[in-house]
Amino acid sequence: MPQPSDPAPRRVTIRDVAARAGVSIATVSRVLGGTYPPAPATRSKVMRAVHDLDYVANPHARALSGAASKTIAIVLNSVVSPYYAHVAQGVQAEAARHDRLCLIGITGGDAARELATVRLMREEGADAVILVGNVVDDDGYKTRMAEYASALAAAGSQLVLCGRPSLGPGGPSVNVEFDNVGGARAATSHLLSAGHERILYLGNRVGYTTSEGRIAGYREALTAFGVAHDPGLEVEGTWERAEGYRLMRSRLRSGPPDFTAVFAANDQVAAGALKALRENGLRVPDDISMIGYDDLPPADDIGLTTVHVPHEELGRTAARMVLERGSGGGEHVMLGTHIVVRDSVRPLARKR
Amino acid sequence: MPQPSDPAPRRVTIRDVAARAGVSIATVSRVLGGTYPPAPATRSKVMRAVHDLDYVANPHARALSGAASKTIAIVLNSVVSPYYAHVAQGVQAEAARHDRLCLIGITGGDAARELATVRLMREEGADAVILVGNVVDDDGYKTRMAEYASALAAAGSQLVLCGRPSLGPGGPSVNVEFDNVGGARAATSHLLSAGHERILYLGNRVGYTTSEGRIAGYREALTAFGVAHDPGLEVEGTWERAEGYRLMRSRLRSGPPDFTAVFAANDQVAAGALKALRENGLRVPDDISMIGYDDLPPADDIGLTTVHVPHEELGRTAARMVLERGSGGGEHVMLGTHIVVRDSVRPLARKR
DNA sequence: TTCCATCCGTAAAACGTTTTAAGATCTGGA
DNA sequence: TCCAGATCTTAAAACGTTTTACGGATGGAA
Repeated sequence: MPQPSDPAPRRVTIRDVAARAGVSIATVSRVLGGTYPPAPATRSKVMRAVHDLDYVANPHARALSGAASKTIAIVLNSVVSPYYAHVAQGVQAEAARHDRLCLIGITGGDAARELATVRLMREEGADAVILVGNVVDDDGYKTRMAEYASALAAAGSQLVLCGRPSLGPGGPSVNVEFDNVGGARAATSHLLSAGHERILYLGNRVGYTTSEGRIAGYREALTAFGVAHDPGLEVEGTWERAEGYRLMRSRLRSGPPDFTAVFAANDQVAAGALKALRENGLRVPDDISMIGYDDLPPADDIGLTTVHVPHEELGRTAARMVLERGSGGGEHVMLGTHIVVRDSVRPLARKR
Repeated sequence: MPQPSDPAPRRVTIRDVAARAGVSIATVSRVLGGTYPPAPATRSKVMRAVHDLDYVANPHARALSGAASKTIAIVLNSVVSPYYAHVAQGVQAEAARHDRLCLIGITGGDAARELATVRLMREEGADAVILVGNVVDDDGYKTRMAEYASALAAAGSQLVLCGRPSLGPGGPSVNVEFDNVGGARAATSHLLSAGHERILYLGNRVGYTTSEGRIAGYREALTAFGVAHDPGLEVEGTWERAEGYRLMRSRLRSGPPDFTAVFAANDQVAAGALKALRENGLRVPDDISMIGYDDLPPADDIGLTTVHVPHEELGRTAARMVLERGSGGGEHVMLGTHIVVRDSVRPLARKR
């Protein structure tokens, strides 16, 4: 146990430990490193000294001399978004279990800052760099990621893509995703089964991979139920609450609703849309059914039926893959999603 | 500009830069360190070489040799709570502005883990360690904090307490707080002005400093308005949403409400209580008025009138105080709070 | 008893920087 | 012309660890 009362603890070096144990510093390092276990007697002498002196190795010296750095980096767009926060929580929890420190970098979704952050993390010597979240899968994306991956690999580190498209099987990165298509299909089917056929999809964020997956699921379900696909029901927009509000309000302004249900791209958008509906005298689920995606804090507050995404599990898995598995690379995990039924969907009384 | 295409960039050391510039490594270090500016000619030669080689100093070597480490640490109870997330966001933003990396440690509110994390951050050589949030101000607290502060000071670092009680004027730590008492007084006064006298205080978390501040403000306002203080209206509880729900539900079970307004200790509790009220056929604000505290995401979703706490500003200020001011210590800043009016308070029709 | 193999421990080099103390070059005044 | 002083540069030590290459015991076999 650490002594909480050491007043100004002059750094205890490995030299001190060696002196106290009556051995050389290399021996101490070996005992601590776990490699090549020396004579049990020596070992216990050293351990005792370590304990007595409450010695902790200097992480910088350790990193400098080329040892693994006990740090795992996570790069996010933002911490205030519950999506990222929960993933980060998972990573952090798993990292802590393995005595790893967590370095968090924030990019604001900007590719240049992402690059800078990844470089920084490499300099810092992180065991692995976990890149989280939604991104535009344009021409440059895969190239950029492959560059990150090889730069990190060259530095003895590793790239993990979390909730982002993989670089393909056998690619240079570890990959953890969740099932956007399946979840969206399930959500849409849920509405269709309740008799809804005019389903407004709110928040089609063209190009962004997560969004593409969700809308694909939406379309698949429509097809499976033999319902005609009306492009006019797919509304483009970003994924903030305010956007959901704006979109729904302007939609309602142009006339009475031409839909009986709403599938919001995420819970925040759903929350915004809900507010706009209420302001227009429409009640959920009495007048309009609504379903969201993510199952993050706003969802429970507003009684929203939604698709549960295991965010924390996502982070934990990402961390576990690099900490427990060998640094194989090319691994790929897809986590499942499922519907959480609350109180925002009601069967359509009669078909039109 | 970094070259995004370097395939496996063997580390560029300061030695390489020195060689290319035709000077010694010490000169390079000086030029980069900004101290003691050498001859302009030398300076530009070095800068050119640095640019050509795209050199970045190894942070570990830098830290090892005793320089400031360009890292600022933040210690939180949790990242998923919006409260902490917003503060972290502020710290991170300010740190990025100063080219600082952000190290985040999570304690789960456990004192032992807090100790361990602070030690770790000290080992890591952080410029400053920012401790955020609610805590029990028991006998040990000030002692513990003073120990952290001196241990950090001995390592050339600095302790910042953010939203926690100060160690007293001239103490060894920098301190940033926000006005819990004032905000609670304003909120309560807002209800009192609307004619409410029976105000239920929900979430009195005895011992926790933030909570103590808020309930003190509540009592002060009652006194100022000459309204008798009924201890039966102060309900103990934690600060989660589920707790708010539970407390309100059990309160309503024991009979019709003996209050006309609710002051929830924070927005999450308010959200929970709101749900319980609704389930019991009571409408906000028609039947019961409600006010919260924090102005974090749930508040806007549910149209809650609440007290705005400048969380991000709190984090930014904390970071700025250590990054811009000299490392004076003993500084203390109190940020203001103010009411945000939404739609959860209505004047009481007639006095009883 | 002598020699060889086997372990275990140690000294020393390396990691990449900062910084101190000292060396080299130059300017200007006597 | 020479020297004091100022100015700029450099060599070398230090930071705390890991690790490679080596030396010294220790034990068993011949």
